[in-house]
Amino acid sequence: MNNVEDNKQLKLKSQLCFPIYALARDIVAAYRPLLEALDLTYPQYLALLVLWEKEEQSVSQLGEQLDLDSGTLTPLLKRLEQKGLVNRKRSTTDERSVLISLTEAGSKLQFEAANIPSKLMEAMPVSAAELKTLQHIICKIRKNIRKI
Amino acid sequence: MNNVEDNKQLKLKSQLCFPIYALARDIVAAYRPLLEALDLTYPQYLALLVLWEKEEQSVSQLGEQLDLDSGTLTPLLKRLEQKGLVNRKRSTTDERSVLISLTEAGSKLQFEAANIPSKLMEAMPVSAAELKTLQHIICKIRKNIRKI
DNA sequence: TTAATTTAAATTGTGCACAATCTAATTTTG
DNA sequence: CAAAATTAGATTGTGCACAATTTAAATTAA
Repeated sequence: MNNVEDNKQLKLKSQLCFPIYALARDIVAAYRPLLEALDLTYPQYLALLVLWEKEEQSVSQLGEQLDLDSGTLTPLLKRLEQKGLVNRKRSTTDERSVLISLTEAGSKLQFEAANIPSKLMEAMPVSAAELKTLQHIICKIRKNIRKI
Repeated sequence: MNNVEDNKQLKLKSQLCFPIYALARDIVAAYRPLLEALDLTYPQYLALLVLWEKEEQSVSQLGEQLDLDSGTLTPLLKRLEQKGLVNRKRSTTDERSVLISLTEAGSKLQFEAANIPSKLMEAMPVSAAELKTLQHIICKIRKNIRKI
């Protein structure tokens, strides 16, 4: 007779989601030594990536690209401001929004970050084809994951 | 002439790691409504998964399987203790280690959790074959990701 | 044009993650 | 054996994530 204790689906090893959750932490850990040299955390680095593409954006524009809300971004951006990497000022045309812009230092930091992506990829032990497959499947899940 | 601003590798869209990081958050978000019914967070659910397989384990044994250290597990397990789902007691044979065991309530909770894996899989919009591929690539990365 | 609604950030509170440090128990070594 | 080294867990401090609420500004509707 099967009972719930034999439910294979409730075993950690048979979970798909645990490896994804653990991999995300592994990746942040792989970035850490590279980013420490720039005194950045991984989420801070992501915010800068977005700003290096377009150097002035509102908090909500950043949030849209990073899938993060103001509860996460406001303190993160204040820390980047403390480090002198970004400026925060209210928009004059819409006083509700706060515009984040790169400082000179924040802009220049991208030269130091230039080699991070390739260094990180060296640490990722998979072929280009596998990476592409991985990317494709993840995008598909992210696009369609059902909001329960 | 290329300059660093044209460095495609420094664009968010060309990052492999961002989707993984974002997917991990999407997955936790997908679990949330299912776990809220059991008054559990996703990491707490993972800890219980491990305990449902073997109902008494040391903190370090849990940490090994979940890839988490005592800094994360100690408070998490105290919260599970508060909810009456686990007991914590020092081992008599080695006073350094703390044994975590399921209470009656903690053990019974697995009946309520029995349908979570299948419900979650319904929310994951990918074929079984793609899941298998995903699992394979992720395991490979996790096994070999280089400690820089 | 005022009242109601919506929107953008900020704030508050909870719960991870994880580095670094500390304490106490155990094991290893000289 | 005693001193040194190792191990297990707890603690401290920082930084996300995110739900829920608040405040103020802007938009819409009556």
